[in-house]
Amino acid sequence: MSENPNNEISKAYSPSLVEDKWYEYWLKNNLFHSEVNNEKNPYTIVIPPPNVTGILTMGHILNNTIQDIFIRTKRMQGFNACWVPGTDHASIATETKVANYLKESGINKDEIGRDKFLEYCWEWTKKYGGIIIQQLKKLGVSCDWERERFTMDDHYYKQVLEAFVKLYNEEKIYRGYRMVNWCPASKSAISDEEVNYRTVNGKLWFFKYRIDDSDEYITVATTRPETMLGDTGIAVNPNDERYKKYIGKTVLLPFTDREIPIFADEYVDMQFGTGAVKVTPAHDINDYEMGKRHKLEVINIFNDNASLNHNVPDEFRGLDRYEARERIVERLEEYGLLLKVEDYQTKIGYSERGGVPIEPYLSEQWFMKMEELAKPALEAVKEGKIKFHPDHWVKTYEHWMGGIRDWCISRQLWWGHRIPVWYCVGDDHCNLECKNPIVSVERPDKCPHCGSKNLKQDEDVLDTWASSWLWAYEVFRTEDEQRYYYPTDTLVTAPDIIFFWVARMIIAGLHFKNAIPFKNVYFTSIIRDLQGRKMSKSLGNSPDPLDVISEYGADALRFTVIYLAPLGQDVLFSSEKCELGRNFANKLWNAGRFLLMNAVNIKVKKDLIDKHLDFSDDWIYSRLNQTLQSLNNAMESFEINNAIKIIYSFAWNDFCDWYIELAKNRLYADGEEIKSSVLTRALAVFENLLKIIHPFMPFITEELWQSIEKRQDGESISTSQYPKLNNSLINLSAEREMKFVQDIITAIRNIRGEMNIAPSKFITVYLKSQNVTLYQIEYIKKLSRVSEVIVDANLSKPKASASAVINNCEIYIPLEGLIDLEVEKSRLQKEISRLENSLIGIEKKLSNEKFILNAAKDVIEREQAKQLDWKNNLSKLNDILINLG
RNA sequence: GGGGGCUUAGCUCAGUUGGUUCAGAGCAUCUGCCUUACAAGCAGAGGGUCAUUGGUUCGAAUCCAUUAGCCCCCA
Repeated sequence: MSENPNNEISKAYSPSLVEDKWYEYWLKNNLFHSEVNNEKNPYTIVIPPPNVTGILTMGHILNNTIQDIFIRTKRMQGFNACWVPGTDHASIATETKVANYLKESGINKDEIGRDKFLEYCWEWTKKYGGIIIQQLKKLGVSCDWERERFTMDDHYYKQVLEAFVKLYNEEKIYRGYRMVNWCPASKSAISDEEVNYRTVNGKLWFFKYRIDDSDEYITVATTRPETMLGDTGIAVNPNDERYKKYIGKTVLLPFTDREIPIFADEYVDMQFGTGAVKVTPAHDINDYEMGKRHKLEVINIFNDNASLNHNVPDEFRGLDRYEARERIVERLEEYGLLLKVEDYQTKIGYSERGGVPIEPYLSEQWFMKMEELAKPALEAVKEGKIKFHPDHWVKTYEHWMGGIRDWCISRQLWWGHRIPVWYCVGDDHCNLECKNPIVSVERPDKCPHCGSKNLKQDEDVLDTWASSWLWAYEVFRTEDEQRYYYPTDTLVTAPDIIFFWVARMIIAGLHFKNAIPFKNVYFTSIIRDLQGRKMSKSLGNSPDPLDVISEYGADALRFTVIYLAPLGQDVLFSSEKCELGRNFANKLWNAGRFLLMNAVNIKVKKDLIDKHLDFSDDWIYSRLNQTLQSLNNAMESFEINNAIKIIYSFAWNDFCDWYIELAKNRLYADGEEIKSSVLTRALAVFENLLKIIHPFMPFITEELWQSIEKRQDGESISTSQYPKLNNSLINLSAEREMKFVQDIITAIRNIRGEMNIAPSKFITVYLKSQNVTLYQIEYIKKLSRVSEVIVDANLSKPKASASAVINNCEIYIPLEGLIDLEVEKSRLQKEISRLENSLIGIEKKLSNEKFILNAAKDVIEREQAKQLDWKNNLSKLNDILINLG
């Protein structure tokens, strides 16, 4: 235990002196490493891999603290606990960062080419990749660092490709020319899941086209005027009387020499705009479908960065889509074709990574057929083979799985798993079959059809999630390890990646390993700021966890986020809230300090641990075991927020406020043997307390545990045995007795407070009762600062005294000269009316025939006993009030 | 439009199957204390028609329905 220069234990806990020291100790002794051991049951967690170049956020803090709590608890309970850490390569995010960095140095990604660019990416990864791992260590997490994995490791990389090849051979993967979500910022396709829809205030533009061979116009409304350059039709509803006469006619599209048809399609909503819709098959999914139905021409007008391409007139070529919009509107106005502009709220899809509106874009991509794959994954959750906590996520999962669509897995990026497909670009000998892709993990020597060695690999890489979906088992590199550790036990993750990752891991696990990837999924809270906003870089509302750790300590931070994070609820966090955890750590520290300071003069003797017991000892044992019981229940049902509250209340209220205070009597007064016995026992309870806190607050508990007695080198609380519940120590009569003493003490303290009796003044107390024991009296004296307790069953009330009634025991405190009769009267009156109200309720209940008829017998008995009790107390209080004069 | 969640003390939230003083905790507030572990503490106190309305029941914060407000996901 850390000491100040005077060789005393410091009064306040300083985490900075303690945390790094013990983390090194744990690593040095390799306490978190796990090997296959068929004699022991494994308990396995794989970390949700953070982005390799990311930095630690509050979300990571919560998530990893929870995992650490589970893994440390199981480790202490004797499981072969294995927590595999690692990072993922974050294809788009990393590539963007590296490209931007190069750009600042004047280097263009496309000019240096793929190989050179990848070299930079690896350099970047090596430079920044360790940061988040080092930060996690500050949090105290007990990962098996020898098993640290990366999604671009050789083994892992190869397995990702193997999975692709297997699915291709099973015809679950195909290549197709489809409309995809295009991110113009990263110049890549993205999946449906990576598009976020936001409501934005936009405009609705109305403009008119002249119908050929007539002086009539048809007016269309659109939110995207710039796409008119790609229009190849105008659609109206077939039932729309306004437009029936125009169906089959054509209009001349302004700025072009294109004649486009007016046609009828059921899809058109007559209520929207004018009821006539411009149709851009290349740039809108619905238009695309209509275009197919009506065999419209498909004209792509965008480059990959959403600027206009060579398919538009010169004056618009090269303009960005939003510049083009302005220009088009201007020009239409010039021509007198713009009728009006209305404000209009619309939903626009934004690229999750690129942060810009996505563009529906036709391109050739790789897709995975999901419907068949999803079926067993849906069943596994429906049948409860995989449990979600909280379980209401099951519905969200079912909903998505039920309507699952094909997954666009190719990305026009370089950093990632390059698609293992080769194309023959052969020579004169090529035949038709050479057009088929050659799918193979290794580069083929030659084209199997024509024998050409001129092969070209697909340029694209796989979606990052199409690599991390194997994470639950490919982090284990041998069959033996996979057999032992897989399925893993618990996955802890944020709910916002339930589709991206959780669902896909379940699919992959069932498809490739024929077994679920994990038995339980714990969905964490989302950490928000005090205004309830999500923490984000742009808002700058996220505290740096490392700053919080250096200010309050990792234990305090861990404690606080868990204390604030009930299952399924968001957490409103600010770093000042860590005072909660810091105060608790300090409380624990001082409890230890008290015991250890006494251990200087009092011998700790284990053979005396169960000697000289009184009811307070029975009580604390009982409370400890009650605590273990509810703690175990809470942990088994994944209610860790509840768990920490159970521990907190036992530590602070039972152990510190009462047990230690009571123990002082015997520690300061009685003989050597009793002192030894009491201190030994208190330390033993304290050690149990440290152990149950340890998964939540690993550092301070290690520090204190190491101070209680000399441990062997390499020994650690983190590998000590978790306290076992002993039901036989749950002792209700000791708890009743303790409650009685506590109530009397509280009543006396209350009187002292209300009557303004100085704490320094010792008083005399009379108890009218026949069964108050000597032990009880001593404790009452000590904790309510009473010099003398007089117990007499036939006591008559002393003059001018304040009083209370606890469980039929009348308490009198003579206050000659001190008592303010009015204060005392109102005190009594308040208590009397409280009791009267309670009695009215209970009497109403008990006089109700139907209650007697319907309620359970034990309920009725309880109510009757209560009634009797309260009646007795009430009548005594009334007597006292009358006698007060 | 579909699904999910939330509404309890000034604030943030517990409250497991309806029935123990069930109306709670932490923070904040008020009062008194440097009581030889802890002022990051101790002791005491005040504070709520459990969002609305209705229903089920002997009995509802708890179950059902309704209304209002807030949040999230999906289309």
